[in-house]
Amino acid sequence: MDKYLIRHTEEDILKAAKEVFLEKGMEGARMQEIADKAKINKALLHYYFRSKEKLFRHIFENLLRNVFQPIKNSINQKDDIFVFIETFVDNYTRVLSQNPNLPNFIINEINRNPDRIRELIDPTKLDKNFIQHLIDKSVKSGKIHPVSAEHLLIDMLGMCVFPILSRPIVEYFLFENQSDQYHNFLSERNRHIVDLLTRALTL
Amino acid sequence: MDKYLIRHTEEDILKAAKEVFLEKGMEGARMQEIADKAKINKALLHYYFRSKEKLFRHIFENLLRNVFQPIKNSINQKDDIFVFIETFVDNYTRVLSQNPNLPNFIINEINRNPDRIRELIDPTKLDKNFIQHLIDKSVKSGKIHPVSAEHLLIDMLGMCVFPILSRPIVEYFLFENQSDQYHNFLSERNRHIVDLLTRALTL
DNA sequence: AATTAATTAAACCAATTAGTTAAACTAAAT
DNA sequence: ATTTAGTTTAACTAATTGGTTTAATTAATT
Repeated sequence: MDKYLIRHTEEDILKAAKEVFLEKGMEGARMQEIADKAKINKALLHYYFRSKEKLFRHIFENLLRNVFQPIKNSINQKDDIFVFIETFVDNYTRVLSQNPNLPNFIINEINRNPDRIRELIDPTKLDKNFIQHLIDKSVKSGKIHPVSAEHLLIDMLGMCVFPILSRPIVEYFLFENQSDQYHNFLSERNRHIVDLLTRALTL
Repeated sequence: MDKYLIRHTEEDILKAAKEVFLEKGMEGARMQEIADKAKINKALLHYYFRSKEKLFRHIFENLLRNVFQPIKNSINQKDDIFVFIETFVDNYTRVLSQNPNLPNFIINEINRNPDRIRELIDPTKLDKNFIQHLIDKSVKSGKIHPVSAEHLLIDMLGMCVFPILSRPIVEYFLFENQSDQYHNFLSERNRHIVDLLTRALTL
């Protein structure tokens, strides 16, 4: 008998809120939809998280870490620029394939309220100087063309993120809405990006 | 004496609506804000464009052309892959610098209502086969590495669009919110992208 | 001068939605 | 057995917003 049933209301709410916020953004999300998805009612939702704003911040701050952590992970303890690029691109494409709504969500919310970005200075501060040193070292030893760390970072991010961000457009214009073709394209993508950058950098 | 003053109410509305829709999107835009910006009142706004939806479609369809036209222009009448790349990247970075809100707007609206993309099939149908032929020709004559037209297109778009799309993030993490540094970075960008792709493709 | 079109002001309607409240109920803890 | 925390139902408030209406005003057309 289910005399003692285990509840996970708070988790259920967070899971539901994450899904709804990721899909609709802060303004598009509806508290009623979150409550429905968590299979509770609106009153209880407010009982746990007093306001939409408080719930949103909770979700948002957690998600932000997911975006910037893989970048940090790629930077630490790598001492070769090609290893760094491969690690970065692989980490990033993996994170993105698991959270395809994340980039659009982050971009929208930060555009809507750019100040919010300052809340996470330290936790994810990425050391672009470290990358620049990696580059400079390889340039000096005559292995690669010179390039600025900023451009290289944006190149990698742009090539990884863009096809996710613009999926409906890409799927429609490039693959006649055949999602299997789109997914196949995505699965080739990290290999393609790493190869492209390798050839572009190698002297 | 200003006995006969010239009115351009319709243009004023369209200009105001374009600005507001680009900045806030369909859902975020407020009819009152559009009316205020056009210096008329809400009643007159509805007198010209019966509903928000009708006004939005008017603006949206015009804007879409701005995004896809430069791609088409780059494709026509080019018979060298490097000329194509340079034209494409130059055209695109120019369009973007003039309309920095455009990519985010398009991506959001198409995600919100993917069916709308079908409204503009023919007008902007881009011939990826043409690009593939350009590539194949250069591959056969031993000038470049093989690459798929799809990957190359997304590479160019991603590298051009991403720094615009994620301006607040880039400006903050890479340039400590110094917009002059950000703009300087942007101005180097098309040169950088063309050089990178050229080196990556050249055998 | 008289008619028509463009414009304003202000009140209003209906729908949506975040958030509240109060009363009742149920499961868990003591 | 009683208290406490968790949960539901349902009605409600207040604010926002797209859209309408009506009457009055101003400009353009004839």
